[in-house]
Amino acid sequence: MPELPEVETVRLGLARYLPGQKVLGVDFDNPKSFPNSQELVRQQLIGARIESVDRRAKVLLIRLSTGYTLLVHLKMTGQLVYRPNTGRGWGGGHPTDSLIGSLPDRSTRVTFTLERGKLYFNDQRKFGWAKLLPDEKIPELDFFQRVGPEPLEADFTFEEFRRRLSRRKRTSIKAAILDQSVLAGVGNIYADESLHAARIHPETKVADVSPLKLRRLHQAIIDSLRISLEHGGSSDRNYVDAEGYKGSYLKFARVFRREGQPCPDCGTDIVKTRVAGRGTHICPRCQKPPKKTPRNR
DNA sequence: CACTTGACCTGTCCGC
DNA sequence: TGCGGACAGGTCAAGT
Repeated sequence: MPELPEVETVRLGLARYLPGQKVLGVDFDNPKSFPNSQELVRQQLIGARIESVDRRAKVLLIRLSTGYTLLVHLKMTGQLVYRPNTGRGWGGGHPTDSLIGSLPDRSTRVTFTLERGKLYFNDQRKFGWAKLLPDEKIPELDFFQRVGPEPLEADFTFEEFRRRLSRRKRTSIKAAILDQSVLAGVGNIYADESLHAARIHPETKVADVSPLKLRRLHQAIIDSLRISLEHGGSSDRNYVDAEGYKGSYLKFARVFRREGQPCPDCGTDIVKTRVAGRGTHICPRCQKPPKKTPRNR
């Protein structure tokens, strides 16, 4: 669930609280969630000061003073929630009752003890991970080598979008925009939202999307991500921000999780189907299925 | 190489 | 009520 707007919302929250704090300790049990040796943790994490919290695609990068970075991928059900230490202090103004209960809870995989609070990495399904890497190794990771442009940055131009799509001509347009090497940060929610806004059926082959609609899609991706970010992202079931609060984008969603409800553009009931192996929401009137172009004779 | 499918996990919901 | 199965969806490995 955490896609670009959700991960960026978490980043913004963490960036308010973490920089400047020293890591005093870390508790973890599941090696899948935190695949780092005790020795590495002792040498590069404990005692390190947090310098900044960055993001690339859906990966959070917590930069440390040791020259290492803690990379975190929330995958589907991950949460990074910060709780300041109780008691008075100038850090006041922080909500005391966020929307998740006391921490740690059943899904807590890692607990980081900082100088002024604790950072909890929760992950019900254990798909996510948090791992330490030397700064210089990060650009060498396969994922960072392949990943496409940030859609809310200036380098996500229409030309670049089209150029990267050109490697995926015969797959569906939905599969193509979910591909992180085409652009970074789109997941199932914003794929459905932007395809509806651009009035493109998700099963349309990339090569069959008209230039006009491709241009509309490029803009629709940018717009849907930006609007969601303004609402703190989408909370379906698990997602919460760094303070434990849900995002409200789904209240404004066009089609996602709205099967049986009227299309905002034409009033036709939204239908849920399956495309590229994922639940897919479309307006059957605004998003006409592709004509079966018989390519052989 | 392009492309698709299954695996990774756990909790929830639906039908019987 | 209990139980099996489908489903949730990001990414990568393994398959065609």
